[in-house]
Amino acid sequence: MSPAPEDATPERLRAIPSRLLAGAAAAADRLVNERLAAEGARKWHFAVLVALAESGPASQSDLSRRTGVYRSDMVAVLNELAEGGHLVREPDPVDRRRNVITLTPAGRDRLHRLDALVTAAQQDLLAPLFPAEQAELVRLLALLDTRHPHEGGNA
Amino acid sequence: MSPAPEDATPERLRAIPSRLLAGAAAAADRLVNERLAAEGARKWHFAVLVALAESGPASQSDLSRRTGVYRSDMVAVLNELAEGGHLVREPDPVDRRRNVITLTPAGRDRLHRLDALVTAAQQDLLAPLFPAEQAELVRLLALLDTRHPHEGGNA
DNA sequence: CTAATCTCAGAGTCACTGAGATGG
DNA sequence: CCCATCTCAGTGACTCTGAGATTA
Repeated sequence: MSPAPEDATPERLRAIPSRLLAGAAAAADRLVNERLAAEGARKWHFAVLVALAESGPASQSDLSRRTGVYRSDMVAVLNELAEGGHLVREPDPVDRRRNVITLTPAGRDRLHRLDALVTAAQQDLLAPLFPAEQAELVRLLALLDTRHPHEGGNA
Repeated sequence: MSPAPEDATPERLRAIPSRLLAGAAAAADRLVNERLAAEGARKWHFAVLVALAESGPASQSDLSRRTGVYRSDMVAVLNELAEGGHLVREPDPVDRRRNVITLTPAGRDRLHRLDALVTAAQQDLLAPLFPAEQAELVRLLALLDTRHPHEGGNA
């Protein structure tokens, strides 16, 4: 039985791009977070690990800019990763305001595991689309992200 | 000057669909909320007004299902709209557990104004894309939203 | 007695602000 | 003195849980 008319989202709402985006983004976020939770991780952990692996040791504000994690919130993320032995936080000898964040071997291992989870989540997310459609969606989203200001981060 | 390497988001992060979605959705949300704030409204106000205009008077849980606004949060949204005289909330004579929510003429006026703001925001949001690309993006997002469970609402 | 509706109170996440302390 | 960095405390929006009261 199809949903009763009282349950149907109005046409005018279903056609609104910002609503469609919000819905898809929420579904994507749920998927990614569920998978990462299996390893006790969150998307920020993954983002920080990727940034460290790709560009090497960095200060916390560098990491903040690279990942989109807000400077204030980076503290807690790094605390958790440091507790797990996935990275090391030491004062920068050349500028003692800074901390130098360095990936440990354990962190690199963890990144590999999380990467597999995140990649699988992306595939499941886009599974309803044909490969060509998936690529087109990514291309269009990248265009929007490029042309619209912003800052704040995500996964 | 292009951003120093410390500021660049890693390739591996920029290519992740769920991150692109989250970024685009955040930009869209910001746009819509900014525009609606000019009229002292939020996206939920708009969604409720649309649902009432399109499908007629409804109970609060009907509205919740139609708009995606959570049942618990619907209360506050309706309070605000009722205070502004945009709708009327009265007990349903045939089932006194329910309230019947009815759009007022003032509410219809407000809907027209908010609709103009929301429509303009969508156009600005999608302006970086060609019309054919805009349509394709909407189509792909609708596919994702259809095939992925969920519930929670947006604008 | 069970179930639905409305309401309120609160948890948890997220993006962000503001301020203090240390240091360049 | 001004500015950057790290840290912490706190705000506001949003999603969602849970429970109480009313009524079917």
